[in-house]
Amino acid sequence: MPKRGYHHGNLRQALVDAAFKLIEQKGPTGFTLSEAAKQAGVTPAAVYRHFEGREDLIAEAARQGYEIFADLMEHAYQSGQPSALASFEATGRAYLAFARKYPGHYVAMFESGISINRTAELARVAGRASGVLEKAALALSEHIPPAKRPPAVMFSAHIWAMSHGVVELFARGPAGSRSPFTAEDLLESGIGIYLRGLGLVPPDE
Amino acid sequence: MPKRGYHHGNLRQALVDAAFKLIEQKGPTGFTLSEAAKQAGVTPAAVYRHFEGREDLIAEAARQGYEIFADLMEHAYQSGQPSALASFEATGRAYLAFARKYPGHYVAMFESGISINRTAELARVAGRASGVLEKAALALSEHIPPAKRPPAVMFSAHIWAMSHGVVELFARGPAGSRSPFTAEDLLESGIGIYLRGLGLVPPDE
DNA sequence: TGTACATCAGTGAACGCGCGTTCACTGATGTAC
DNA sequence: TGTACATCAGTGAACGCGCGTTCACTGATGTAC
Repeated sequence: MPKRGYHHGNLRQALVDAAFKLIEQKGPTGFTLSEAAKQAGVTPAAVYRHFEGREDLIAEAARQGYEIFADLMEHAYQSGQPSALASFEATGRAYLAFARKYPGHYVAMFESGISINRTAELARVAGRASGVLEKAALALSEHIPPAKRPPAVMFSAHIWAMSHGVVELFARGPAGSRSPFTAEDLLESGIGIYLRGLGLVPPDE
Repeated sequence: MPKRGYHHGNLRQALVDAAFKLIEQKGPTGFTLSEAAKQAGVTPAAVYRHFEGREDLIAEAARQGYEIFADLMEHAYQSGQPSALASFEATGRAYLAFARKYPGHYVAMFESGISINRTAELARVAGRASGVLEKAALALSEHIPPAKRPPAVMFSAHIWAMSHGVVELFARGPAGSRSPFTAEDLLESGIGIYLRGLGLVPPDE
């Protein structure tokens, strides 16, 4: 169903969608411009009406990924309000949920090798995403006495790292292939222990 | 300096070394059989005297990586003995140190897309590496009352995930590009907070 | 409403390239006598 | 020590392939009158 006339109707987005599918199936290596064009039912040359080239297409895919990612994180944050703790935990869960639901987007963002600083727009939207996590961390850190309060940026980085590590190591391939726990359980328990270490959760429960 | 006669002397290893260098410089995507052969001063066809093909060469690179990795982790573990805590922390640091010192090996192991189960030998040596971390986690967990003791495999997975995440997100590119902290500081502090959450480190210090 | 024209998304052929892989070969090295 | 032979690591030419990219083009769509 072409939204608007011309020949294809919405080729630009069709190409980005094909890229997501290909990247998901074959990894960033497996993605080719020609194959994406073929999946969109179009000649490879047609791609150049909408993108400067292969890299540019991947960058747009990553940009769209960060946009959705930031929205999801923001929504998760809001869902936990007004509890700073609930908001923080929800953003952690949202990270993994995003990686599960949009694997092609995730890979385009984090494994395709394109730089966050490729364009100003890409840097902006990537910053928006990490900004949500930092906001959640900052709100949470206010429950720690200022004297012994670690920088919020630091522990948002910790949570980001653990989330990313769980995705990369345990959320791929057949369930249980690398660990007897699901990625969700691992992340949930990991964050729980970490927050207890920060003194933000009672030591016993 | 060819070790032993024939034509090249030690082409097999020279090819693996070229692979490490190329993978480090250009990522797993950038690695090509032809380029590796060229760097070793040899025709692409010569590669087939030593490997079944491109994949086989990468698998051997990953295998050597896991071997060194396991040795390093084991050594770190021993260096912390007889303190279970010191051993555990040392293995965490060794993880990051390995990623820093052998970036080509690291990428071949974790980002080249080759499966750990490609050969029995590869699975064995990869298992040896994660075994060290699990051993360290198990020893440490014995300081927790059995009733509230989480499975050692679980928190070795947590530490592995955080280490891997820190490497992928913060140990690459120019220092400070994604965070004001060094990867080392982030990992050290992250593990510290996590261990406090487990009750293995005093809450104040 | 109908006609003439402008726009421009997509075509199709062509390019040069480096890839992984194969094959019959060659010639240096190691070995038997 | 010298000669004949076997081994086999590396050669060089060739292959078919799909890649990203370019270019002059075409023909459907939108617009002006």
